[in-house]
Amino acid sequence: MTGSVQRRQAGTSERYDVFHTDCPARGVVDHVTSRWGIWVLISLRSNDLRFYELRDSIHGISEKMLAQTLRTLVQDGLVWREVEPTTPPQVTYGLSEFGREVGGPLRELFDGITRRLSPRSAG
Amino acid sequence: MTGSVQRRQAGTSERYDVFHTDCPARGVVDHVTSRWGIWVLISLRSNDLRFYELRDSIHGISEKMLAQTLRTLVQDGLVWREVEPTTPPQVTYGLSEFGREVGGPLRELFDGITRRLSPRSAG
DNA sequence: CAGGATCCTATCCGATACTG
DNA sequence: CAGTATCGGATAGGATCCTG
Repeated sequence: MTGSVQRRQAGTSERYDVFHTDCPARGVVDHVTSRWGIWVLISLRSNDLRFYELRDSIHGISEKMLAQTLRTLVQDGLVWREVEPTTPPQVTYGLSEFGREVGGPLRELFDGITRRLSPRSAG
Repeated sequence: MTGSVQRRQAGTSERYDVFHTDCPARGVVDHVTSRWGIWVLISLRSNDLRFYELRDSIHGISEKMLAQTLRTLVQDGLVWREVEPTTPPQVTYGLSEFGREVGGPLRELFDGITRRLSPRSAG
């Protein structure tokens, strides 16, 4: 978090990427690729969902982690949150444009891996 | 890891994705999106790299985590490993076709986030 | 150079209990 | 329904030392 030294020797042709070390994207990438973040984002790609729908959709997630993950993603501007002040309360989550932009690659990633792991069950 | 119950009620139109719960892709996705996995894969996209080059490229990674991450990615078939039996030994890593297939979305993901976080420094 | 083995700590995360 | 607060076990991961 503190090291800001980039090994960029101006003039030397950089043989490998150096820009992904302490750039601000690091934090967001960590959130997006967190244990549950990726599944939340993928789940919300199809349609907006309420809290319990997300919980049921993402098998194995605890309420705590879902809430925590959602909070982070909302803070990062990837997910919006809409509260309906009814009784009982009703909270819906959905992807912002940024979230949709990020969800695409995530989906590709997941599909690519799934396709590779079960090439026969493609039907 | 153990829960194999899918909430797939045949006949009910599934309102949200249910397939990403205990499918085999889960493990690989976890490895790919692990704290260091994503950076290893992105780094190797430009060119094959040796151990110490990867370590220098991915600022902040420890040798332990680099070795561990590489081992996992090799096991998953995303990265190949080539040992040159010289003195001192020389080990090179690179992306398999599967790795390249996965690295694309990862790169898009990273680029999208970077672009969004610094829209002015696009030049 | 490219790791393996060990130790130790920070954090992740699930379980539980409680709130509006 | 949609969370928050707290506790405690599991694990990720850094530091250090050692090897071929």
